[in-house]
Amino acid sequence: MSKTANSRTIARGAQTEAIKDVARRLIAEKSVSGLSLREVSREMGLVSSALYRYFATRDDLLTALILDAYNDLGQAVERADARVARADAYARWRASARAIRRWATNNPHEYALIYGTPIPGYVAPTETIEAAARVARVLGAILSESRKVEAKGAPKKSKGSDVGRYLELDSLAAIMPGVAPEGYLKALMAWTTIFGFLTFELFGQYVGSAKNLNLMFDRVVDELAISLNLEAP
Amino acid sequence: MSKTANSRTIARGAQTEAIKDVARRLIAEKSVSGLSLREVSREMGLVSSALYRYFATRDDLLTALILDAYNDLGQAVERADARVARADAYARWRASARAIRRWATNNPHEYALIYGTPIPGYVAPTETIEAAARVARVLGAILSESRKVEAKGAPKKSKGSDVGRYLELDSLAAIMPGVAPEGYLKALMAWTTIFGFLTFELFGQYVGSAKNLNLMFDRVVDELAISLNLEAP
DNA sequence: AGAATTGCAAGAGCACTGCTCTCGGTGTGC
DNA sequence: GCACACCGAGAGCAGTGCTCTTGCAATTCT
Repeated sequence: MSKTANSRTIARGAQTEAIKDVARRLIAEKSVSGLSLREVSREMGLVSSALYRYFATRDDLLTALILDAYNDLGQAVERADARVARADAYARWRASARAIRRWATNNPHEYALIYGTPIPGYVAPTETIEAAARVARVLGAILSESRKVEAKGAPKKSKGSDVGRYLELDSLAAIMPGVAPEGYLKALMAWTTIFGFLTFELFGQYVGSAKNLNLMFDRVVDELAISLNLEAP
Repeated sequence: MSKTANSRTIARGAQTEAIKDVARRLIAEKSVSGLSLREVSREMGLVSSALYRYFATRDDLLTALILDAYNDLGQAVERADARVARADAYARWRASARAIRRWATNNPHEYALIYGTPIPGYVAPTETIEAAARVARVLGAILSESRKVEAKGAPKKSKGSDVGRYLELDSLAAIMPGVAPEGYLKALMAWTTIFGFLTFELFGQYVGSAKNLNLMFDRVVDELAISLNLEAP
């Protein structure tokens, strides 16, 4: 078919990656709003119009960077989780949460790119929401494989849970299979708290109330672990 | 003194307000990054350079808008809290939380202005962190006036709490006097979860997992109330 | 192998931005 | 009444995203 690897298509791929690399560097140095196609082109010894051969618009370039950022974060969390004994749900949770924070503090501008204010006229293509789910999938797996153990507990006297009225049970069941729907809300809350923490930390809302964010984050992670019933084996 | 109200200074004040109003409208219609001084000036029948008599730079205008937004939100929450019986801590908490969300969903772009990605070279002047504390003060008061009731409970067997190592005890004590430092973390977590929720809602991170955010928010608020030990009188 | 097609970078140009500076007119305080 | 401070107009600078056309080089078809 057409997917032959002639020198032109590989050159194109390399050039595309080079553009993204330069853009990433500029974003890291300045910020996302300080990124300009002209500066990227200058940096590469190109004329600005040449970049449009690779990215039709500035937003397209940003979309590509967003996708990469999601995958980069997802991969970092996956690896952190993989380094811990599967059976130790608490250790996996803590390692994953710390990996998220480590990535965020090491790449604050890329974090802002994916979890900060959305780009004006930008609507996330389905690929990005797929990539965004990658880190959620790790956390979901931890819960799944933890909950199976105590699944034989009392079936809960629950006074008619109504989670189905406000949550997408199917999507959530796919991410954390085996977890009872009654647990979905706490899972989502924990997820929200982790990223809310990082957003507050990176965007400066904690100044004045916290002084050691490393320690505070660990304490938050522990509190969440308790509310999620995650304990060492 | 110099603060005489001659026609010029009042005209200046009015013009300043008019500029902010137009800017607010444009931000609401488009977004914060879509705000341009030239468009504001066009809208007002002025030449762009004239605006610089009132705001030395675009960021200065944004700072003024940020300040207004914080105060607007703070006032909305204060009023919501004031409408509920002081003794009913749970009702106060729920009313305040709902007021925050109502304001956020009604003014998404202004929410993004204060809780979204910070402006590039922007460092918040002390006035803004003062204004930012306004809503926190409401939540703190609710906790304070609730906790006093059960303060006579067992002094907690606490295995040497270390909150002082990572939290600014003095600032927090000023916001929620009477609350034991051991409760600070949960208070900060609840605050984080509320705004994390709104950030996720407004920035689109919940698409695919939630379908009724009104209901979900209320459930989250209830869960937080439990973790904060807030109960109806 | 030669011809046709396709991809690429260059350059000029458009409409826009934030911001600066200078220039007259006007209300203010002495 | 006068000097002063303020304000709006206008021109201009450097920068932006993006478009379009023009040659050149590499690939593909015949």
